[in-house]
Amino acid sequence: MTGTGRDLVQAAVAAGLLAASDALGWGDAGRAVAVEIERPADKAHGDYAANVAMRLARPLKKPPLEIARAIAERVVLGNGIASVEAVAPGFINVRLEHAWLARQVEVIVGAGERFGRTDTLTGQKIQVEFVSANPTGPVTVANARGGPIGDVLANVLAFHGATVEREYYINDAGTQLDVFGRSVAVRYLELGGKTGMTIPEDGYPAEYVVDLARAIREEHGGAFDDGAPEELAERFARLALDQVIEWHKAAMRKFGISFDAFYRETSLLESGYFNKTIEALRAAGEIEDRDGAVWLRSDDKVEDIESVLIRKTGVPTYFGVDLAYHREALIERGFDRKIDVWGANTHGHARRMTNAMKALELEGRWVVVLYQYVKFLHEGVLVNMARRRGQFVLLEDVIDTVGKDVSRWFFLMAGADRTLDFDLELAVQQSNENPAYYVQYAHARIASIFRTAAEKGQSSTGADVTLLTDPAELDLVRLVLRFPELALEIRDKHNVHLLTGYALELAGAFHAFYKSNRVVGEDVARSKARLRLVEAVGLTLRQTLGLLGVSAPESM
RNA sequence: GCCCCCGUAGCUCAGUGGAUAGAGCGCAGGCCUCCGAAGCCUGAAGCCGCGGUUCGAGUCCGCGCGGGGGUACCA
Repeated sequence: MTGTGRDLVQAAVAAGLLAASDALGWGDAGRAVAVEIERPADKAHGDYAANVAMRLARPLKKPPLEIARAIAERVVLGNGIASVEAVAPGFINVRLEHAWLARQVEVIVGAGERFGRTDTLTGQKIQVEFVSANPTGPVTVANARGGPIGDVLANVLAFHGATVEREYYINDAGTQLDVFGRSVAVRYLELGGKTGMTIPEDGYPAEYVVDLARAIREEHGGAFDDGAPEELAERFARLALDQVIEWHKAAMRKFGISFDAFYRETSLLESGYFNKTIEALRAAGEIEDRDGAVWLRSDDKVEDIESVLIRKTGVPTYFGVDLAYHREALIERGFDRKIDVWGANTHGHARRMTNAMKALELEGRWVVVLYQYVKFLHEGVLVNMARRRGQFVLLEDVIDTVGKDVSRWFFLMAGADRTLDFDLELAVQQSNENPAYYVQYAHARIASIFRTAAEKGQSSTGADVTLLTDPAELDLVRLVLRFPELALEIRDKHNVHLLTGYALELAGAFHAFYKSNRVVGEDVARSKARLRLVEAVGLTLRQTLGLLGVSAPESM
């Protein structure tokens, strides 16, 4: 496992700091400060920069530049480090050796599909729960955003060695489902010729409910024609639900997402695990009985918010069951961590869950990624999604229109905590100008270069990468080397959208390089070296697109 | 009222407390006898406002203004 350039610089500067601290008697201050290494925005400031000197200025009561100089002159050069300089106001700028950079090209290509991977999460079993749309209707673009986010996050965690399970939680209990079942029953009876039926208040008048009813009629005929909607509700909810789950699976498949498990809320009630969880909480003194209901106490918690676990009717709340679900995953099912990808409308739920996790002493093993809503624009007009009334845009329709790759890309190009505008016409009309195609084109172009090379009898075999000395070549290497650092950041911060930005940057850098630097040319030695470099770029694009779940075509 | 998220270029979005804020689309102009023009190059254009913390603020804090989402013994 080779370290990143950042690791190299971090170690070198940290050693320099230690040496300076010992020599000049800085004492604890010199040891307490963290050595942060960043990539300067301006190339003139080197490959990496450290700001420790400025952070030490106050405790040491010395000018930051003086401190920077004391550290910089004690950093050992060589072994990848070309130069270290202290500059105003107190930055320590570090440059990497060109030869070291060039050599990384061999290291990267040698690593192949292992490039950027680490084993830092090896042995960890992590569940990523996402989408989990209510099974009362098809997947729309409004509830689709969690799909790519969760899927890519799962990819990244697996990239670092974790055993990841993608889970889809099915809310197959509760009053929503009852209303849904009654709506289906009404449609079923209508199809049987019964008149004067009405869809219940807060029910589901949408057209797809008729489709569900028709499917039930096709399978069971008029077997239920004598029932009243209230009597049929539960049975019809089950029958319709199975169909809806299939819709969801199909939509996700189209989206390039496959779940390892579909977990039903009702299984927690049937297994008795919900009751066991309540008992455990009660034993821990976290339960309060009030007004005939069972509450989770909120004192000593992270958030000042109370929650009902069991209604006074004796029926568990969604939250109560969800709590049991989380406990089971972390305690019984052997997951070291559980990550939930939820829509912004669940933030109240998330706050309650934070309390619950604390009560169960599971905090730290659970984290939620909240994503804001998608505003969907159709012909420039905002489409309000109201699924139960039949007013929505199907995820599948969008995928059919713009393709899986573009759809995923669009959902992944903005940070999760930001509302996202999805303009369908824009995505369709500009499909050739689309950023996803821009990146894929770079990959196809690289494949094409190798085809051309092969026709001319050239290859990268036996390349001497030390010939890579041009600034343009080395800049490309620097950018490629950022990939492992990015993969680590996403592992920790779950900001998966950075991958699209990085892919664009790398593709853009490659396109520019390609324009002004001939890869396959007369100078065979140089061609070999550049082919090797281009190989590394192609590999990195493939790794990035792979994590994004976007295809990397050989031609297009 | 209270809680959460967001206000960055005409539009859609990046931007780990750092040193001259980026990209795509759109707009104005240029580039194919040469590895793919789904490309490249040049240009115009931007941090909602006021305070504060900091050596340093688009980034952190407070207040305001604007947009979105919550605030059920719904899911």
